[in-house]
Amino acid sequence: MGRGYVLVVAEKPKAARKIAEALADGSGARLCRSGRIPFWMVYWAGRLHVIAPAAGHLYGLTTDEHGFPVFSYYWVPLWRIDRGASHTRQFLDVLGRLATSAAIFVNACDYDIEGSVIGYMVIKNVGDVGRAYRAKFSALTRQDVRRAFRKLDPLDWDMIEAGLARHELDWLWGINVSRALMDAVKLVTGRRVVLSAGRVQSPTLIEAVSRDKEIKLHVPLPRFAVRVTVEVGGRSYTGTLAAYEERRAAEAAAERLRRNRVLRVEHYREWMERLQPPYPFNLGDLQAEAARLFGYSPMFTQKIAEQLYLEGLISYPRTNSQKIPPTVDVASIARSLARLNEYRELIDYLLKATRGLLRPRNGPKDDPAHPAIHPTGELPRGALDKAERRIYDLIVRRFLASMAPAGVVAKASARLAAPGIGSMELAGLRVEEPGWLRIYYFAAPEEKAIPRLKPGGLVPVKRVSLSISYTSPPEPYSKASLVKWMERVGIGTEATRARIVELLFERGYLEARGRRVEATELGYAVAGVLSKYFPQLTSVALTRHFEERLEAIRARRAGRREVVEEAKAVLREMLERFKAEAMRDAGMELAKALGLVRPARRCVICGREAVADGLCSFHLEAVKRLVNMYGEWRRRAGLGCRKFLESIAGLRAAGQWVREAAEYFMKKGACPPGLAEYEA
DNA sequence: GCAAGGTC
Repeated sequence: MGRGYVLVVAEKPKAARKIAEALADGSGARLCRSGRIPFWMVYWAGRLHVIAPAAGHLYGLTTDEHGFPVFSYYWVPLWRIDRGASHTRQFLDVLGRLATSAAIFVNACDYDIEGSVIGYMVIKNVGDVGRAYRAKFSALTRQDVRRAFRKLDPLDWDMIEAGLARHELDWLWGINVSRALMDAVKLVTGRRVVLSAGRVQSPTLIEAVSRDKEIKLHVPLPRFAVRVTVEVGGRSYTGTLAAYEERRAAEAAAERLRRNRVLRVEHYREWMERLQPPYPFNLGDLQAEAARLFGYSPMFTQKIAEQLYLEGLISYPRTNSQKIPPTVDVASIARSLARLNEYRELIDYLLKATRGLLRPRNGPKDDPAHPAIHPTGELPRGALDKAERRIYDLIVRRFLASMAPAGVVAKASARLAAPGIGSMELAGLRVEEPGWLRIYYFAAPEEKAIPRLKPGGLVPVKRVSLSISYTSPPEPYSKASLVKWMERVGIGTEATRARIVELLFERGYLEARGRRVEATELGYAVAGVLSKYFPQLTSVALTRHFEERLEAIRARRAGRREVVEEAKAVLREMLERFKAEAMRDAGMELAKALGLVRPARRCVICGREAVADGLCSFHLEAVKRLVNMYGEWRRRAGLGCRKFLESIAGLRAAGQWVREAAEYFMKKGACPPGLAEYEA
């Protein structure tokens, strides 16, 4: 090794500090500052190490070319091309100055594909990859970091190549298809409109659009339930005894029941059940829980969690892990939190109930770089605002609850039957021993008492009634459940999912009605154009393909150039064809949705462009579904066409377009073509 | 101006 110090590149300031502390021995690490950027000096193995942070990616891809297809791009400092990344300039400046006197470079960024790229780009541009090493640690603990530095590895070229390929592939697909959409609109209208598409945002848009469509086109089917009220021990209980597709069958059953007004106790059981404590939070679980309890959007929750992290109150929040490893000193965190009044009693309880043996209940999900979200034990210095307080409290309680004893609930269930008709269950629940629920009360189950019954006994029926229920449309997405969907299918990352959902709103593809996510005209149009001309972007299959190819690069079964050239070939073919044959059609579709082009004929119901029979494609589809479902409705409810339309028009469960279509025909006093006579 | 990814 030559003269000069070792420059250690960390992914972020927090990580740089932890690495410095881990390497420091006796004398400790010296904190220095250049402007607002901290770095550390420490002697390790008798040699000066300077540990300086990046701030995530400091370089990004750009191009000088306009239009599409565009296949030439190059790396530049991020601050030059991204207004939101102006802070990265100072980080890069400091690394650049420190690099001039360094003899050796170590990439000590997170040990994942992006961390490999972050450190590599810095060393390549301001240092020297010929004098560079990789430190590989799976957690930022003293033990792991020191082990990594005792035996540094050569630069991890396979990871770097895979990471660079990820950037290039996303850039090629995203920039080209986005430009194709925008240029199509420009061609037809002469207007510049910002549109976008990408490997993650587009499948998410398609999912939201198809859910919206299923809801708006839902034709509910009726079911007829026999409801009974029984009286036991002076209290009444009501339940559904049987449900029938046809009204006549339900009426007959109700009639029989009215004649023989008893139910027989078929079964009665009481038992205890353990409620296992929850796992500590990963970001997705935190976002879902904050949405459920406080109505917060995932982006908002993430922003608050990031603030708490920067204030040192919680661990790194952008994690997928539901595990707290043994290296986290949970006992001293708990002791420290006990200094806060609101947690003192709970922690006393926790220590007593576990005899001081604190072990979190870890979940299955993992993260290569970070543990589950947990409080650090540092206490808030000033007052937290309301949202910070709520999120902090949620995280603290979840963390403590994950180490608490299981809860115990007493359950009871009874089955009451009318022979030949059906049976109904009564379910009771009582919290016997709250356990972790004392701490994480947000999950407390609803208590319900039922009478103790003797099997074989008879229970008098007080009341019999017929109720109609209807099949429901699928649940609408909320921002939080859309983020959960992305997590489930494995697209985006902890850091980007909420942001990408917000982006779809910014683009005007989605809109919110309360918590409900709906697709806009533009969202439908973009989804339609992508499905037709760039079908790869409509499903998560592209991500799966990327993963396969990147894995091949890592395993040296393929090279980056080869993989990127494959993608370019596919894109070139598609983009050239789009340009030659489809620009005008696609541009018209988008322009109409944007309201930039007036449709030739308008839908008599909604004013959108009519495609046939004076109806737009949505209402045309709605009419088709009404016609298809009418036969089944008549069989079940015995209604004529007019009553059928009236029922549909008045049902909340019916989709908006279906209701509008039904109303339209009612006003017209006619049935949709293909249906029976209106008066039938 | 456009992606997805990192982080202040």
